[in-house]
Amino acid sequence: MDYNFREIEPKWQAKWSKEKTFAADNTSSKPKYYVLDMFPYPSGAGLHVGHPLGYIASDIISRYKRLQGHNVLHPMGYDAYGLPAEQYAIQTGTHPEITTSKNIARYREQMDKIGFSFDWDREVRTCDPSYYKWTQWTFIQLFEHYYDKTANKALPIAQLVDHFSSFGNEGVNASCDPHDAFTASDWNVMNEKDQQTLLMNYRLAYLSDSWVNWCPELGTVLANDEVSNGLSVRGGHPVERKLMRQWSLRISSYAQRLLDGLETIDWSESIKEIQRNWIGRSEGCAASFAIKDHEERLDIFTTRADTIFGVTFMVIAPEHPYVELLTTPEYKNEVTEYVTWAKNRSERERMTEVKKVSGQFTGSFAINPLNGNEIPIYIADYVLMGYGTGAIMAVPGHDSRDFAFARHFNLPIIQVVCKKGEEPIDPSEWTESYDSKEGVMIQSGFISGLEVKDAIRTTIHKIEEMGIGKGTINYRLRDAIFSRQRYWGEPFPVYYKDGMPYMLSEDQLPLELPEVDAYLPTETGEPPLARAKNWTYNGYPLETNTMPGFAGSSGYYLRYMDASNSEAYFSKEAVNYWGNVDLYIGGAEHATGHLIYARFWNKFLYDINLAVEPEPFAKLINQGMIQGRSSIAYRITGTNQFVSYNLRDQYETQPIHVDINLVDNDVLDTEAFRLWRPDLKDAEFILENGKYLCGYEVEKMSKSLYNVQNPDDLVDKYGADTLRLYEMFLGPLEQAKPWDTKGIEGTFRFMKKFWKLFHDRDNQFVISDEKATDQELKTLHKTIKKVQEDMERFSFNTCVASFMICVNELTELKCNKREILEPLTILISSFAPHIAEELWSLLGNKGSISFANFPQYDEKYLIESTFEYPVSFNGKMRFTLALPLDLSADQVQEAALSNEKSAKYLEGKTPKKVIVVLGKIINIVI
RNA sequence: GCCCUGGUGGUGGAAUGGUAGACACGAAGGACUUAAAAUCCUUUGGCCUUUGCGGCUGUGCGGGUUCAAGUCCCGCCCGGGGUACCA
Repeated sequence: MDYNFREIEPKWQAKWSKEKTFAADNTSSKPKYYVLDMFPYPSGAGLHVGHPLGYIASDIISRYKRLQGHNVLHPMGYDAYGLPAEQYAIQTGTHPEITTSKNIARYREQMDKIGFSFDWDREVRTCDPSYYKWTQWTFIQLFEHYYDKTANKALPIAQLVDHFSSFGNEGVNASCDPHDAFTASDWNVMNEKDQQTLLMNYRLAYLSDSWVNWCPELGTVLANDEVSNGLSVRGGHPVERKLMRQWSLRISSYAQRLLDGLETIDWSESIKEIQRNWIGRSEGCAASFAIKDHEERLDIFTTRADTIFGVTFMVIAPEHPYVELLTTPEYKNEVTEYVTWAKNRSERERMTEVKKVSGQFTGSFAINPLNGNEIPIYIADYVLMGYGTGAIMAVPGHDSRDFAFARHFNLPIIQVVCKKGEEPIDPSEWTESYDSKEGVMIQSGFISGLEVKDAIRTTIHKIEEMGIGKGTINYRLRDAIFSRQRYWGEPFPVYYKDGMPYMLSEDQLPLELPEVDAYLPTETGEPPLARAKNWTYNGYPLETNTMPGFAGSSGYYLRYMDASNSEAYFSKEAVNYWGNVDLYIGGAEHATGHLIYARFWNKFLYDINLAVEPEPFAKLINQGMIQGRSSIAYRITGTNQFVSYNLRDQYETQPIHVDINLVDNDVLDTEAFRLWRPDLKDAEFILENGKYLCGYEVEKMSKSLYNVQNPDDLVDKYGADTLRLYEMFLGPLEQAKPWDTKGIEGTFRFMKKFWKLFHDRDNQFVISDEKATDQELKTLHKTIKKVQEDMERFSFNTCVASFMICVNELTELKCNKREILEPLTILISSFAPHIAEELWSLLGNKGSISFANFPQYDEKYLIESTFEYPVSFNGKMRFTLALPLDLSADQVQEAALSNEKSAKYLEGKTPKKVIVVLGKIINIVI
C-alpha cells in the first residue's frame, strides 16, 4: 500500500507520548487556551464512534490553537464513580475499583489509537483519593459557609456566629430554613447541640429531614435531575417520595446568580433556556391570609395578585404543617384518610393521574384580606409542598387546575378579568378557565378597570401597605440532595457526636473509602459503609452515606489546572494563569445536572476566592448524537425464508435486525448470515437481481440493534486520520446524524490523494522547490482563508470539504511544490495529525508539526481581474457574463444590455430597471 | 399544554438577502485488468424537449416584504429535544 497508515500512526503516537509533546506548562508568555471535554464514565462496553466525536472536535481546536501560538491545556480524565460498576459488584462480588480500572484501561487504549493531543500527565480519576480529597475538602468549606443575601455571596459561618452572639438573628439577611427569632442572650445560653442545630438552617451543606426521591430498586436517594417521569434515569426503576435525613447543598441560594450568569456565557440558546426553566424564576407576591378562629395565618405565594378578588377557596399540600391545625374534629377521619392516601401514592401514580381531581375539605375557613370573604380551606395533592409555601389562593375563574377542582367540588367561580371589548360571560357556562394573561379587571373593588399588569402592581402595593405580605421572587430550583446510600462514591468527611455532624480536619483528608464484605445495605437498612470495620473517628461513628455522582465532576476542570498538587486543590498561580475553560464540549443531556452543579460549585469557590472567574465554561458546544444505521432483513412470517427489500411487499414479513458487519452497501452476505446464529443455519433467501438487499433504519447506536461501529475496527481498516476526518465530515458538530458505513471511503480516498501529491508512482517521496504558479498559490490561499474562517465558527465539516477541493485542484495541476504543500500540511495537521507529522518530517523539518506556525493567507493571491457575472431577468438567472472587475456599474449595465444573449430575454422591451451589484450580480427588470 | 430546535436531491450535507444543491456517499455508463481489488473518466434534483440548443419547475405548506428569499416577516403542518398540577 502506498499510504501506509498502519506504520505511520503508531510511530507518531509513540513519539508524542515519549516526548510529552502535549504537556502544557502552567507558566508561559503565550496566551492560554483551555479546551475541555466532558470526561467519560468508563463503561464496560467501551467507546463507539459517537463517543470520540466531541473529543476529535476539541482535539482539532487544541491543535489549531497551538499552531496559532497559544499555550493549550487539553486534559482528559475519568468520571469513575457510577452505578454500573457497583451493580456489577453486587452481582459478582468484584470490587468496583477493579472493574473501573479495567474499563479505564480499555478506554485509554481506544483513545490512544485516535491520536489525541491530551496532556495525560494531568489525568484525574474521581475515585482516586488524591483527587477526592479535594471533593471532600470542598464539602467541608460548604459546611463552614452560609449565603449572605446582602453581600450576595457565601461568607464564613464564623461571621454568622459572631453576629448571633452580639445581636441574635436580628438583621441577618441570609438564605436559610425558616426558624423562630432569637436574641443574643438566647444564643449565648444555648448548649452546643442547640447552637449547631440552629446553624444547620444556614449552612450551604446541611443535614435535614427532607422529602426525597427514594428508589427502592437501587437502594438510594436520587437528585431531581436523576429522575424522569417518576422513574430513575439510570435503570428506569420506580421512585417514591420519602422523608429522610439527608445532606443537601443550598444551591437555591445561587438561583439568581445562576440565572444572571447565563447572560455572560456563550452557550447555545436551547441549553440556556433549559437551565432558565429548571431554575424557574417567577415574580409574584407572598401574602398571608387570616384563618377564622385561629391566631395563625396562612402564607401563600401567587404570581397573580391581581386575581385576589376571584379567590373562592384555598388549598394546602398534604404535607403542609398546618394540616392538623386546620382540620376540625368533624373532618378528622376524612382528612387523615386523604392525607395518608396522598402521601403513599408513588410519584409515578401522581404524575400519570394528573387529570384526576382529588382533595379534602379541612373544615376551616380563611379570610380574604381584601374583601373579607370567608373561603374554605382544602387539602389537595395538586399543590406541592416543595414550591412556594405549599399553600395557594385558588382562583378557579382563571387557573385551569383551580377550575377543575372547583367544578369537582362545586365551588363558586368568579370572573375577574375580561379581555378588552368582550362582555363577561356567566362562569357556569364555561368548560375551561378563562385565559387572563391580558385584559381588564372586573368585579375587583379598587382595582376594577385596571389592566392586568397595573392591577398586579397595585395589589402588591396594597398588600405591602396592609403589612400582610410583599412582592417576592420564587425559584423552582430546589436544594440538591447530596447523600447516596451507596458504596461506590466519595465518603463524607463527617463524624457524629451526640447525633450532631462534625467535619474532619483538613489533615485527616482524604478519608478513604473502606473495604466492605458486601456492596449491599445492612440488615437494618443502613448504607453499605455501615458494614465497614472500625468505621469511626476517635471512637465516633463516621457518616455512612456517600456523595452523588455530580460531586466529583463539579470541580474537576479546576483540578486539571494543577492536577498533581498535594498541598492544595490547585495553586493560585495555576488558576490565575488558566482562569476558566475557553471551550467545553460535551453532551446536552447534562443541561440540568452537571452543567448546573458545576456552575454552582464554581461560584461558591469564586466566593471564597479560589476560582477566579464567575463562570467555569466560557463557551459550550453540545455535540450531536451519532445515530446508528441498522440493517434490516425481512423474514416471511412463520418461515425461515427471507425476502429481499424491494420484494417484501408481496409477502407478510417480519423485520429482523441484521449485524451491519454482514452487510456491505445494503447487500447481505447470505453465507455469513447463515453462520451468524444457529437458528439461521437453514435460512433461505428470495433474491432480487441475484442479491439480497437489506432495508435500513436510523436509530440509536446500540449493541442490541447490531448497528454499533467500533472505532478500533475503523482505525484498523482506514487509520485514525481517516476516522477523524470522517467524523468531522459527517455534518455540523452540534447536529444529530446517522453514521453512514460507506461514507468513510470518501475521506479515505482523500487521504490517499493527499499522500500522492508528495509521492511518485513508485511511492517515492518527490517534492519540487520550483516557484509556485499564481493558480497554485490561489488554490492554497483561498483554502487557508476558508479553513481559518470555518475554524473560528467551529464548522469542521466545511473545513474537510475545503481540503478536498484543494487537493483535487492541486492534483489536477500536478503540483508537488514545497511552497504549496508545506503550508497545506500544517493546515491539515490539526485534522489528520499523523500523516501531517510524517510528511512534515519527510519535508525535512525537525520538530513536531504541532508547533509550526499556522499559514497566513495573502489577499493578493485571491484578487481576480474578471468576474463571471450571473445575469438575471426578473430575478431569474439566465446566463453568465465574464466582465473585468474594474468596470463601473454603468459600464457593467451597458455590457449586459448590449450582450447578444440579452436580446432574447428583453423581447425588444426597454428594461424598467437594472440592478448592478459590482462583483456579485446583474438583475434586469423588465 | 408551554419552551427550545430543525425541515434543502436516493443519502450525509453546502450556500455574509445575490448563480440552490459545494464536498462526499450511492447509482448508472465507460477505461485499465485473464479476473477481482485499487485507480481514473463521464452522467446524476424533477419534468418537458432533444440532433445540439433550450424551456418549465424546485429548499415542509400558505401568504407577504424585496430588483432579488433556502435565508427576512406573518399564519399553519410535521420531526427532534426539554419541561410540566411550579400557583
